[in-house]
Amino acid sequence: MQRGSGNRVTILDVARAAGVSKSTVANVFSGLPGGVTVQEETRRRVLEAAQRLDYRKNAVAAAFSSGRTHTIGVLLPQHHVLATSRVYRTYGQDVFVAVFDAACRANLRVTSLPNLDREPRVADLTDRRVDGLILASLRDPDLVRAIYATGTPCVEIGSGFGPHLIHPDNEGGAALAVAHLAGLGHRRIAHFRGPRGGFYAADRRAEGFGSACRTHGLDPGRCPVLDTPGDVAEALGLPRGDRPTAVFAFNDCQASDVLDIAEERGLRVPGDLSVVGFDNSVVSELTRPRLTTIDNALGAQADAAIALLLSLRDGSELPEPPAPAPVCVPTHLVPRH
Amino acid sequence: MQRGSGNRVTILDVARAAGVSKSTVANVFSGLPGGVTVQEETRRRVLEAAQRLDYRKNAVAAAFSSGRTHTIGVLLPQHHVLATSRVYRTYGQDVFVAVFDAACRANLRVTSLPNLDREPRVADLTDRRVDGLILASLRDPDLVRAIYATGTPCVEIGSGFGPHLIHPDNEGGAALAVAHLAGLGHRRIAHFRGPRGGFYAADRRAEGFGSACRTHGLDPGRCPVLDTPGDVAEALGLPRGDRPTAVFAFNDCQASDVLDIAEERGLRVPGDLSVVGFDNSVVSELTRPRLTTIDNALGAQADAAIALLLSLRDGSELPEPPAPAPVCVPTHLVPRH
DNA sequence: AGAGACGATTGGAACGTTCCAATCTAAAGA
DNA sequence: TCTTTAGATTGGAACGTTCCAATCGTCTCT
Repeated sequence: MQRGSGNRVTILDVARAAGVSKSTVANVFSGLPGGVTVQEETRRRVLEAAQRLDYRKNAVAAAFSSGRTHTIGVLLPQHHVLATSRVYRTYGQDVFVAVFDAACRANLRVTSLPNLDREPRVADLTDRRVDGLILASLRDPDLVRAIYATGTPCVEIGSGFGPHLIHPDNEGGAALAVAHLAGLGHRRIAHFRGPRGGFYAADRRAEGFGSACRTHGLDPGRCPVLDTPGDVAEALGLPRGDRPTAVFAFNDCQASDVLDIAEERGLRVPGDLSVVGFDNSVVSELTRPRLTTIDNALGAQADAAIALLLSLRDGSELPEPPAPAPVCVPTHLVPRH
Repeated sequence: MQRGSGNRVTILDVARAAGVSKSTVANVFSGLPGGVTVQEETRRRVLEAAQRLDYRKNAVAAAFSSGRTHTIGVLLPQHHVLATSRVYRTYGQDVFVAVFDAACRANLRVTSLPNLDREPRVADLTDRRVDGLILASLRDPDLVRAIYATGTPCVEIGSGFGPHLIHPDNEGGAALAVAHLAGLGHRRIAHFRGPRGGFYAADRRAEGFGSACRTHGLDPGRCPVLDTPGDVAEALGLPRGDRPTAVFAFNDCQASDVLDIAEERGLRVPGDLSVVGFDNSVVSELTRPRLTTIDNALGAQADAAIALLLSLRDGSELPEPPAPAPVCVPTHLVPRH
């Protein structure tokens, strides 16, 4: 009884059984580097022997030797993982699921990394020798810079600060929302914007909101941008004539908050107030009434992120630097506008 | 320019810099197997050199050599990952998050595994040489048996078929729900049960429901067990006198379905109908009205699962065979019963 | 002072791949 | 027939740890 791996079948056992060298077996099982080929007959013999012995490649040994783990790390920000409200966690979970799916399709594993509750953990990321990192809307620019500095390929998804950012078409989505609401006849549309302080997605959506209002000839004075739930409560408390009749929220969670506030104020949705969210998250399927929302094409974002990551890993940085956004798909849900 | 890992600082570089052998450095950085100790002065020198050179242990190499990856795999069942309704996915995500947190606390990494859409993938699990597996409510007994057969330590969480199962106190939870409803004066309580076919949690909760009804002296004929949404719709369509006035659902998702059906039937909740869910998932926080639900203590389950897994890995199977359940915490949410 | 014990340190052999350079074979061209 | 060439196969050196057995001091006890 020896070391960790138990007494498993190795490449050498297969080689002996098939009457070839271990290198040949390796050639059969690994993607043939360069122009190396294996004769059909030999390959068959090796495969047969491997099957008979129930050989399974030791992925850890392979990773050690090649330096490729075929594993990527996903880093969710504190405020998504540990948000006081579990509702706010859903975005992080959606990102994780989307990345997970995309990674599976690209034949990669995903490993979760320790929550970055303290600085020194940054180094832990690279210890695992992952092939790359996906950062989901981290908010701390210094942290992001530190991670880029480790040299591990990394891609930000949603929002970010570095050169490799995948994001949905925020302006376009905001424009769709405004167009939808304007199409319903609304002239007083408020935007409950996301956090300030250089938060990419929040800024882009607010920008998109502003220019869409202009496009639709709405009076800017009647289309306020609201920063906090308090602002929203105040706006919805105004007399009928001054009150916004529609709110475009930064995301579905904030939209859900708007619904709560509307309920408190005795406003009926969609009767007295229309609400549009962003993300098309599970939250939008659970609120009553269900939310009209802008799909953030998270699946497409994840695919793009994985593709970019792989190209970074393989040294062939994609031509397009801050890869442009996947399209933004509008969805129409239950509210009977 | 050589192989994968780039030209990083190794244990050998540190040894040279500190003027000791690599074994000493290894002793400093690895948990000192057996009684091996390192002198304080030597340790200091090594640590200092490591810091100066910015040495980081290569986790892959360590895993390769020791056979310990310090990583566990989490396997979510198809029906949770790919459920048509995203609402039904939330349970799987909650399990994942809970396990993730528990693993972090135990200083373990979590890796996601390929979805088991086809049989051969079972072998993939062991290729990664994970220290153990956590299976979340898999439904296919043959699959579970096959996984146990690989020899990799594994623990089922929620529901399962094998010897290592962590589960909430299903009977107790059902009893709490019935007690709560009976306490509100309900005499006709229906149970919208989970899937049949040996599904552990569903059977236990239905059992607990039955015996709790008996305990509270309820007429079994008036406390039907409903299998499908169709059954629920039918029961809620009965005339006032025959209709159940309360439903205890298998989980929050099914409870949410009950809310939908009640709305269709024009029943007001909680006015005409009381609904209690199970899990205390995010779903129960998003429905209107918010759901009274039974907390499944997922965090405690995950902790127990990790603990059991580690003890299995280290060969010291816990005394208690099918580890008993963590307590079941009832929560009272928004509906104003 | 010598024996024994024990703690600290060390060298070297694993671990199972990947990757490279070298060799071997057979077919094609002269 | 003798080269040349390209493809197929091979041996061996990495990769950076862990783990074990052996060695080296130092201290204690007789």
